[in-house]
Amino acid sequence: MPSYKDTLNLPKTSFPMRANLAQNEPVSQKRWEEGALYQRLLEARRDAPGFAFHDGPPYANANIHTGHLLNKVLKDLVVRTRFLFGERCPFVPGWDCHGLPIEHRVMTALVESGKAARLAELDDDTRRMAVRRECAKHAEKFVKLQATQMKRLLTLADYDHPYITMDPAYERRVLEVFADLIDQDLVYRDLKPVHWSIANQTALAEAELEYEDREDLSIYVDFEAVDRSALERVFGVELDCTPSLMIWTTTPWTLPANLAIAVNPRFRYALAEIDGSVSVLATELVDRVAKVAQAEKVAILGEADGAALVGLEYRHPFCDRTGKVVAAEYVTLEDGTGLVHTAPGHGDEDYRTGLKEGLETYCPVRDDGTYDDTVPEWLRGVSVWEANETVAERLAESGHLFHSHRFVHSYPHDWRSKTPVIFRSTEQWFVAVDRPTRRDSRSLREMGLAATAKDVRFVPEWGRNRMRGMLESRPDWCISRQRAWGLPIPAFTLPDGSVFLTAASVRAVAEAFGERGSDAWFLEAPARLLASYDAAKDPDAPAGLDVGALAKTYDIFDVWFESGSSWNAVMRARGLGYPADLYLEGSDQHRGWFQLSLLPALGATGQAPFRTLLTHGFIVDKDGRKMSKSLGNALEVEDLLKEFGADICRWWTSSLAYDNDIKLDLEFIRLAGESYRKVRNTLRFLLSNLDDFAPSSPECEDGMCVPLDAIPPTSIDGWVLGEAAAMQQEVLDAYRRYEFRTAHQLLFDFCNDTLSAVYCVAVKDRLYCDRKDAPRRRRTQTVLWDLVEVLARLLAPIMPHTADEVYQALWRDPSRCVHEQTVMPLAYTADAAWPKAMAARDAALKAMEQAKARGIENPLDAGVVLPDPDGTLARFKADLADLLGVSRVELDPSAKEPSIVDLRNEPRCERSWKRDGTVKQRSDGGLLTDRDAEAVGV
RNA sequence: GGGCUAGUAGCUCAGCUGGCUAGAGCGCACCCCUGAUAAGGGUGAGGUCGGAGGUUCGAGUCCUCUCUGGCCCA
Repeated sequence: MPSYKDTLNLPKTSFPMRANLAQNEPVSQKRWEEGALYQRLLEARRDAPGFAFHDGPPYANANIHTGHLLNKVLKDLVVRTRFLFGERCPFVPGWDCHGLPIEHRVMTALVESGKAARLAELDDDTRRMAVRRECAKHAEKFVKLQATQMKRLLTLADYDHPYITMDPAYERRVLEVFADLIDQDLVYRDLKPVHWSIANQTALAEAELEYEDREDLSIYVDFEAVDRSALERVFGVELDCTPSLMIWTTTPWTLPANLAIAVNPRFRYALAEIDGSVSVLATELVDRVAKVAQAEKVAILGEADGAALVGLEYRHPFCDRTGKVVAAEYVTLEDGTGLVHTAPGHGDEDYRTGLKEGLETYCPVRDDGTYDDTVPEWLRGVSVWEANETVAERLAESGHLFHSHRFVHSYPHDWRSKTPVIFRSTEQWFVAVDRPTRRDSRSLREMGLAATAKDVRFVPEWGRNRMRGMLESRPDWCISRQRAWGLPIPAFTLPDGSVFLTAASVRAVAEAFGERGSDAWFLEAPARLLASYDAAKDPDAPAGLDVGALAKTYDIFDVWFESGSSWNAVMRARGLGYPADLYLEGSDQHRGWFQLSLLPALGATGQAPFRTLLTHGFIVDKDGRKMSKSLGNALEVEDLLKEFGADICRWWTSSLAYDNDIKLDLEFIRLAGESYRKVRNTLRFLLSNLDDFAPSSPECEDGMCVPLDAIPPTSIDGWVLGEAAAMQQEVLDAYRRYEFRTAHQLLFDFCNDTLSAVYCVAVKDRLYCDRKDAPRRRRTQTVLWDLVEVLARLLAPIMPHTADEVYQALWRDPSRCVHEQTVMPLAYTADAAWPKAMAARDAALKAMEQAKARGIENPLDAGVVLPDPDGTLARFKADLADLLGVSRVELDPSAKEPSIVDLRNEPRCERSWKRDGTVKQRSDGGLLTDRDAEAVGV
């Protein structure tokens, strides 16, 4: 029996089944970098419509984690889809370099190596510069590291010219924004409590605190009410003495700064007689307080709501003033008396209450932890630690101390000196949220709420509500920090101690920083920093200003002010478009970068810096718990890349409903890998049947393509073209709406279902068995070619390496690059009755399954009779057998159900294995169908 | 404690303004192919839609409460 295998056109391709991504992706990466792909794409689109997409800067102090992977890949999907559309989408990656986390790490290293002690002996400028140099080195190292890691994710961006917040050019632009805000009258200076280290005479951030046990004095103090009759009214009783309001505190030293007493308006309060003294305290706490003080006799004289107490006046026990009762929701019944001693200069909540109630932020404690001269004489110059005892004694003597005892609690300590810290008010810089701007009298809050109401588009839409809620309630923005690693707030002091800072002086320093970097602040004298400043031209300059007599101050900007100015320092400075079309970050940035970019931009330009805000959720583990190193459920990006490669990680990313939390587990990436392989193998099948095919093109005139209008709409080729055209349109629409998941689904379904399960199976016979140059085979090959062209381009944004690998294999030309292509034009409409034909196919397959019971297990052993009552299916007759995978198909207008014909007794073609009714012995002795006989020429 | 957000088959997700026996893919089971072969094809089994109440002729879809997560605040 002759073997016909060698006469078949079996698939052949250089495109391997196994991707080997970990090894091959870096090769692609290198090829693109060496070919300056990013620059070439921009160049090719020089006159194309632009898309202004702005990168939010990650913090440069660690390896990238899976959150970065998600964020950067999503951004890259945006960039690459815009390029696919033919648009110009420059993308400048950025890094946030200043700030406490880096400084803290550097300081820790300096302390551990013993260098910190030596630094302490240097003068301020020199010491700060030494720290800054270390910090800069640290930041630089991680910028480089992260850039390498991000490139490995196959992201396309201007990595040769990133933006770095510590660059002089960047710093200059931040100061310009600051000057613009000053112009709008939005910047002011005021007191605000901060954690203060007495030992080091410096402000500390939360991260610099260590909590340790400490013994303190807990005291219950009676504040005498001013107006007895007012209390009588509130409690509905008559009294023969003036009662007190009882507060509790563990920091007696803050009592000199007491300006109010806070109550919770929702609680019940009692007028209680405890061992003879009459005081107000929360009803629920009367017994507990009495017990603590070991009181013997307790009687409730009356009760009232907290709300009724608001406004009552009391006399300070040792300062010559009165205070009022105010309402505060944060007052709890956890401990104390339900009446909270409030000193706006010495606590964060107290401070907020003070702002709300219009109280002074009064802080009588100096840098060194001693009282100033505004307190009673017996406390002046006394240290606060000593004052704890002194105050308690004094209160006892005057009869205001209800009870006191020593106790141990967890208390914040300075991480370096290990000494306890205090809360103390210092002068800070603020951006006002409610002050009218000079431009049009609208405040930042008003402008922000207006902009987020309709100008800005939110993806997902609920981000709007979330961000507006935050805008409604946010306090003024404290932009100053007392650290070394940052952009200095360029304020000076005059000889009389007053502060000098005007829009013009800031612009002058901006110029200096732009030239010499912000290190200049620590290296140069005020006169040099202000070299380009002309007081005569500055309407805000103080009279008789002597630049030579100025002294520098040493606050730096909150890092959010720097990253929040990137719309100016990057988008405007580089002419990339303002406002940006899109900002894309995690949903935590509604309060972070989004909001803190919005406020300065509104202040400086009157306009929101973005048109669309897209947010994604956070990566959690497979059980929905947050990922953290301490929980041990975090996955390393490096490991994922090594095991699966970037394209599979990107394929996974594109499959996500990124609105909310994203569950990540090795298993999920593995699953994504399996569907990736499905897509890959489908493409491989297409490619492997194009080995003998040359497309028609301007360069290749003897190409083998069949014109699209020569492809019958009722043919299987026509069907798949129609499906491909529709799929492409839907994918592009999804890309445009940032619905990558939908695109992923469409692409997968097309490869898996339309191609792999239906089309590829159906056209196998003709591809393998038709004569090589048979018109029908060339027609199908034409379609295969177009399918690869369409798919490679649509997949390119998601799997840049694989798509390019496909493209090179298609053209057999390593200089071809799919990323330089734009959307493949494809318009084709298949016959409208195709759904009917496909329904007939489904019914036939089910019938085939049942026929297995009769022993007809191989579809080629079967023929099918399909019901065709209205003659619709007759149009598709030519391809029906291939479509069902059977040897032949008959149509019967009177049939109701498809029926299976057993052909096992008919001769089987030795070449195509079909039993189509034309099989007979040929001149070479073989059993062949007419088609196969023609193909082998016998 | 507050604001926003999610909880649908083992897994990832669709289910628009409430309306036929709740869908898809993966995975799984069984079968076919051995000329896409560490591939390919077919058929099928899986869900009290987090829980409890309620509105309605009718609720996964609306309301209330509740549980479990996530982000941001306090």
